[in-house]
Amino acid sequence: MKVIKLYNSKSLKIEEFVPIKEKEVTMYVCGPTVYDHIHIGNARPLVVFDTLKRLFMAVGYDVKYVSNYTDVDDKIINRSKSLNVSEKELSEEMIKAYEKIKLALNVSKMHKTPKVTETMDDIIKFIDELILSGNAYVVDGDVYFRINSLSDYGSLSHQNLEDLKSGARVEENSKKENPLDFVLWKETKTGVKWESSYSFGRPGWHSECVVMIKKELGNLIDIHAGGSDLRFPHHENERIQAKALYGSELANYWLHNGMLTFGGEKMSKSLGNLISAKEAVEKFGANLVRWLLLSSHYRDALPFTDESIKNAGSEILKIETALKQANVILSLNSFKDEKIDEESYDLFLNQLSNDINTPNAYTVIFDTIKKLNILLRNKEYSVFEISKYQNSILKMLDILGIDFKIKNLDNDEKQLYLKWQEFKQAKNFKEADLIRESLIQKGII
RNA sequence: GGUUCCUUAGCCAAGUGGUAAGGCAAUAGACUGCAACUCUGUGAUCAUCAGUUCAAAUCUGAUAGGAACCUCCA
Repeated sequence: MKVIKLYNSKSLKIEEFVPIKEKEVTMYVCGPTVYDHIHIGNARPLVVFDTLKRLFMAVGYDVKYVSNYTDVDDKIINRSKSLNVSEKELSEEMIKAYEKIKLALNVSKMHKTPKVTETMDDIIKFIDELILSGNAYVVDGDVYFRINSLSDYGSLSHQNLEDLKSGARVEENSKKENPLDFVLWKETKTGVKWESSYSFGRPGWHSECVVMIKKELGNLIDIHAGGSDLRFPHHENERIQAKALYGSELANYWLHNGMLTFGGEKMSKSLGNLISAKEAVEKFGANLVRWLLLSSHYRDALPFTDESIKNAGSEILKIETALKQANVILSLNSFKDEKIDEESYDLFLNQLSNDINTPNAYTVIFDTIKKLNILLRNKEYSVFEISKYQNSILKMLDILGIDFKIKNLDNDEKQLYLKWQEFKQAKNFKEADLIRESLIQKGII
């Protein structure tokens, strides 16, 4: 099986991926807190890690990909209040919207998408165990994790406790033993709450992911991924809870994608400099959005600008044009063959296998497109060769999740195309141009 | 202040020790009934300075600028 290398945020090195179980990958990506529509930056991990999943599958792995919905949170409570709807109504609506975006962006079906509200029993049980084992403590109905109970808190985000302390905000009258201790359970007066032995309340957001991972995939998974802004405290806190209870790591590989920038800054809800994913997909098309999101290395910041959108649009058009032209020729010749150009496809896989190097993978696609274009211009073309390259390109695009939905021409369409050629030959350009317009409208050329 | 990381042609972006991939835009040309498409040609010594080395964009140090995180955020 092809070796896949991934940059591990924990070791800060590129490592060869070795699965826990042969030929299987378990991966978990932190999902959205469903209090509002996601913006285009939120779509980056969705697209990047879906592409990784597709790569794993292409080289022969069975992938179990899980992503959660955080449907219990202060932000949900606050927003539902201001909108005068119930928390459930709001979160359900946002989940629906998110599912739509996933579909639109051609994100492949996930193994499981658990919700916090449906995992509450396990979360409470999990917190109970942390208390029993001395890793957490109860104060006035709240539960905190005791970070001092383990020695390597901070090892995922590479920070030492002293530095963190100096950066931590000094909380007056804190109930915590240590300002860096984090909340596992919070007593609440407003909003949905659950009964536990400590109080009526809600869980903190760092526990839910660990519990859902355990429930859906097991104590230890291969890959845990998410945005780089989740590295600390969220992933650090997830890891330490697992370590406290299982005595082992939570994940073997930690992957973090870079932020989408807008005017030089991270696109975020708090800064208000955002474009919703829905708007972007509607305006630019899913293929363009996906292509753009994969156009730079996933760990780097990616500028989202008018120019980068235009750039991606030109590139997408170039690819689509070549595929359409190939499709016309193959359809007219009724040629159908599954063979691909192994050389380019293998090169492509090699690039992606090197820590998801999509920019280099793009280069392979452009190279193959050029070869195809040269074939298409040749009057003595070989349908076999054209088909080979077309298949190869389609297969590469499929791993990137790009789908042009190009269909073979039916008989009417073939006739129309041939008529266009006839009129051109007869120098009847008026008729020819009319047909050309219609062919363009049908998306044939 | 701390941690992690970034700075390559107008723009996007690879390359991590042997003398700068690719794409977009621009421009010149070929093709073409016209347009589009396509193909060919044309551009950077890699933020700055110093060091290590036979050799550095690539390693080391410093400087400048920028980002994420340390507080809810993909």
